[in-house]
Amino acid sequence: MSRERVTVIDIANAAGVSKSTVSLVLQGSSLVNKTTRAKVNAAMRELGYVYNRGAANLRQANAKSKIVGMVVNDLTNSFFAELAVGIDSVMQSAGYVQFLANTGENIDRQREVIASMREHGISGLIISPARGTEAADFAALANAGIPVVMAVRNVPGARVSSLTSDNHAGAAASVAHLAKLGHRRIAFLGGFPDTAVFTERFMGYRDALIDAGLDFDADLAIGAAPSRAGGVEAIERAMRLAVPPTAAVCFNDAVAFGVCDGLRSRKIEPGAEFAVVGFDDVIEAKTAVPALTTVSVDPQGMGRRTAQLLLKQINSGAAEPEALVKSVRLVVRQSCGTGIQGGVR
Amino acid sequence: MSRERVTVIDIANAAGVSKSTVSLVLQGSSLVNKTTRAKVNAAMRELGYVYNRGAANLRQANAKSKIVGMVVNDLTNSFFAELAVGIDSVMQSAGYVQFLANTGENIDRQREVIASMREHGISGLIISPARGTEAADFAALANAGIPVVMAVRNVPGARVSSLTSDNHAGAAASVAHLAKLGHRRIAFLGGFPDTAVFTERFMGYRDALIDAGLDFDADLAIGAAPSRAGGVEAIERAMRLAVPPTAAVCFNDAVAFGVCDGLRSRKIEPGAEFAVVGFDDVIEAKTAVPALTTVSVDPQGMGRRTAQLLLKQINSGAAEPEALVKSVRLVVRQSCGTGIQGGVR
DNA sequence: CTGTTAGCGCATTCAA
DNA sequence: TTGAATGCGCTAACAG
Repeated sequence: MSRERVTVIDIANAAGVSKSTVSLVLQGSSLVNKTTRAKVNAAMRELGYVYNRGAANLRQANAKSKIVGMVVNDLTNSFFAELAVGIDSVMQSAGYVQFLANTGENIDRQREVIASMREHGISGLIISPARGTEAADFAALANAGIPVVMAVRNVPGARVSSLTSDNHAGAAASVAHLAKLGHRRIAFLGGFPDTAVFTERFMGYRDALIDAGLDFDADLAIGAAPSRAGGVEAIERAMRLAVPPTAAVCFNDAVAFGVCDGLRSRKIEPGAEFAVVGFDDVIEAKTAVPALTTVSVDPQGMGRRTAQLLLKQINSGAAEPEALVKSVRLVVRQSCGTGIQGGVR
Repeated sequence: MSRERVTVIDIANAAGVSKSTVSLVLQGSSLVNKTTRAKVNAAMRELGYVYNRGAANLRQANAKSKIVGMVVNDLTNSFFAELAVGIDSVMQSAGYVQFLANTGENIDRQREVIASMREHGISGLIISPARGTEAADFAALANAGIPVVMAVRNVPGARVSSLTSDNHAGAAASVAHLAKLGHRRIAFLGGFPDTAVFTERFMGYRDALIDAGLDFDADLAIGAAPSRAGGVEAIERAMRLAVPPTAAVCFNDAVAFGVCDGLRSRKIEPGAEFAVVGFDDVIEAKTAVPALTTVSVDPQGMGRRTAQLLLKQINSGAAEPEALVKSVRLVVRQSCGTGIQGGVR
C-alpha cells in the first residue's frame, strides 16, 4: 500500500489546529498548550506521520543537514571497516546519519560519490582518500564551507584537516623495543616504497637504528608484497644473508604472519628465537599471534576521534581552521590472545 | 568561506535566461538551444552550482529519492563488510547513495536508525537484522510502501523480501564430501544452538549423515564458542572420545582454525590425517588455510544480489510482492592459497 | 498560546 | 524555444 505522504497539514486538520502549531510541537517548543500538544501527538501517531527532514532543511536559511559523508578506499580491509564503525558510533550518538561509499582505490568513483554526496546535502565529509587523490579534489567542498577531514591517509597539498597515525613513532618504538632486548641485526621486511605509509615506517626504523647506535644495513631492508606470501618471501631472503638478522620489524601484520610461517618452516620458533614486530593493519584487534609483538593503532578509536573532529568543525561554523592533527594511540605490546574472535553471522 | 548557496536563479541571471530554461538544461532536455545550453553550463561552472536533490525531490509528487538505507548488525565482522561492499558496488552504479548504520546487535539503535533514515527519505532498505528484531519493526516501512530486503539473517514473521544463504545445503555438501573420502565418524564442532544459522547447518549435517547411510552420534556434535579458542576446545573434547572422529564439519572458519591448532598440538596434520571443513564466515575470501576445505558463500556476490533485488522492488513500484529468495553461491572447494591477502592502509 | 502569511530550491504546467 | 506562475513540506516571522 503506497500510502500518500502524511504532512503537517494532515495532522493539523486531524488535531483541529494549524500547521504552525504542529510545527511548534515538532520542535518541542514550550509555547504550546499541554493538551494541544497531546492531541497533536496522538494525531501524528494515528496517521503514521514521519518528519520530512529534507523539506525542513530546505526551509531553513543555511542549516546543517545532519548528514555526513564517508568515503573509504577499501572497506574490505578490516582496518577501514573498524574505522567506519568507530565513526558510525559517534555520528549516531550525535544524531547524524552517514552516507558510505567505497571507492576501491578508484579515483573516478571517488569524484562521483563526492559530487553525489554534495548534491544530497552533506554537511561534512570524512574521507580516506584513494591513491592519486589530489588537493584539488577537495577545493569545491572547501570553497562551499563544507568541512572535510582525511583519515588514515593524507594528501599533501590539501588544506583540510587530517587524522593520521604516527607511523614513524611506531616503527621507531619497535626498533627501540628490539634493541633493548639485545638485538643488533634488525631487519625491515615487506611493503613497497611507493606509499607514504611505507616511507614513514621505514624512516622511523632507520632513524631509530641510528638513535640506538646501530648501523643501518641496506641489505636488511627487504621489500616484498604486503601480504603473508610476501612475508614468507622476505624472511627467506633475509635468512640467506651472510649475516642474517635476529629480529624484524614488519611492514604490517600480514607480513609478520608470513615471516612466522617462514621461520617455522626453518624450524625457528618466532618470538623465542627470532623477534618479530608488525603493525596491526590487516587483522588488527581481531587476531593476535602468540609471542608476536604488534604495534597497534586501534582503528575504532581512530574513527571516533575522526568523527569528533569533523563534528567540531561542523559546529564551529568556520570550517576554515584546518587543524592538521597527527598521531593516535599507538602502543607496543606483547600479544597473547588466541586470535580470531568468533564473529557470528 | 561559507559561500551563499548558488541556486538556479543565480545561474539564470548570470546566463541571461530564466530559471525554467536552466531547469531544462539540468534535465538534459533537447528543447533548448545549443548555444543557450552552453552559456548555462558555463555559468554553472563559474558560479560553482550544485544541484539540490532534496529540493528537486520535494517538488516531484512521489518521486523515489535515489537514497537507500543499509543497516548491518556487525560491520566489524568482515563477512558483513564484504556484503556492504557488494551492495555499495551496485548501488553506486545505479546512481544511488546509501546510508550506512551499524547496530552492533543493539535493537534500540536499530529502531532509531531506521526511523532516522525514513525521515531522511530513503526509498528502500537493506538490513541484516540485529538479534531480537521483530516483524513489527518493518511494519511502518512496509505500510509506507518502502521496500525492505533482509540479508543473511531472516526474521520469521516479517512480510519482506530476504536473501539468505543455504546453510543446510552447505553443511550437507560438506558431509557428503567427507563421506565420499571414506570418513565414517564425522563430527560437528563449534557454535551454539541459539541461532537459526546454527540450526540450519546442524540439521544439514544431520540429514546428510543419514543420507550417506551413517549413524548420527550425539557425542560427535560438540558445541563451543564460534571462535578459534572454541575450536581448540571442541577438538580436544572430540579426541578424548572412546572412538574419536576422523573428520569434522566446523560451524565456521574460526572454529576450523582452532581445530587445526588443536590437531597440530597433538601432532596430527589437518587435511592429511584428519579432514576439516568449515564455513567461510569470519575470514572468508581473504584467508585460506592450506589443506582446509571450506564452504564459501561469497559475501560480495551476495551483497550484489541483495542490492539488485532491492532495486527491482523499488522500480517495480509495487513493493508488495515479497519474494522470499533463498540460497546463493555456495561451493565446497579445496583451498590452497597462502592466506591473508595484504590489505594496505 | 495559536493562526496567517511568505518563501526555501526546484520542476512542472501553461502561455507567449 | 523561453518566461510566468504554482506548489512540494516545512519553518519563520508576525499578528491575533
